[in-house]
Amino acid sequence: MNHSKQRDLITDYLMSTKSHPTAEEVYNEVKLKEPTISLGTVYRNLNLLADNNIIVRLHMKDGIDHFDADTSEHYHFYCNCCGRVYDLDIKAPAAFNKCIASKGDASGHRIEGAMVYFYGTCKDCVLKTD
Amino acid sequence: MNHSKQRDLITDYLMSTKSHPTAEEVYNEVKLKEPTISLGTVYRNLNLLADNNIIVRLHMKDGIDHFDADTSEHYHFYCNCCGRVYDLDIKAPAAFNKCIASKGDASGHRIEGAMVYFYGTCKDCVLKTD
DNA sequence: TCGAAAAACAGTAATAATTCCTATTTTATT
DNA sequence: AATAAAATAGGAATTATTACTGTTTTTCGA
Repeated sequence: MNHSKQRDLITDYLMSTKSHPTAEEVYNEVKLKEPTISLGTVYRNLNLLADNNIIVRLHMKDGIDHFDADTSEHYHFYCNCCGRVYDLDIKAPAAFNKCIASKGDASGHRIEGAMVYFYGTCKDCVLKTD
Repeated sequence: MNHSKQRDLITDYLMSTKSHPTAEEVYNEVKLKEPTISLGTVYRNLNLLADNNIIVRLHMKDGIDHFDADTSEHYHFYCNCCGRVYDLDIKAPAAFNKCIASKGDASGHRIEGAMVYFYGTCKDCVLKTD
């Protein structure tokens, strides 16, 4: 993987935010500093970074990919109302981690991991609707 | 919600299978019995049934919606290799259920539920690649 | 430092899942 | 049977993402 200004800008932006942006949002933000960057470049780099475990790709229920440069293990919360993604401080219950770690059950499939996220109405949207 | 032949066929097919089909797969299957059915009708009905909790919509990592007429609580397994979705017999650890049930943490968001699924390589694909 | 090969780029076209639209048909109701 | 509401078929439109192409950058050894 060669060095590139565009990839650096994308990585820098992702490291600077906790908003779990989509490709489109990354594109709009990075375009402020590098106006000629193309959306294709953003997608290619997000895929490259995710494939190399430098960033994490999140698949929430809106079907749009969100990205997170924080690769430490933590859970996410998806707001059904505004579509924003938040970090959660919920500690993974030991029993659940153990279950995933065992990586197997009677089904015969090779279980390699688990996807977990929470959903509901975020703090801001709760205030708006009440 | 009025009665309709097309919706019955869709529901019947979903109840008859454990394959967690996509809209396209439902369309292809139902078309055998009702050749004039349109893909739009399949999508509209799947959305209607899911909104009324008659079926469940699954969002796995392929980004394509899968549907399941089994609304009892159970976990799913997604095969990274072939994209098929399977039921799992893993029992939800009590601690994890409790965590979800508490529906809240210090974040201030209103947590309404959690999405959990497992992924890896399915029985069939493990055999193929070994 | 120069030059070739590999990698990355911008810009655009193509893909694919899903939704939207419209005129017609079906269903439920009085 | 008449009518209003719901549903349909078929196709157009939308949208996130990927693929393609010719050009520019980066790397790295001579």
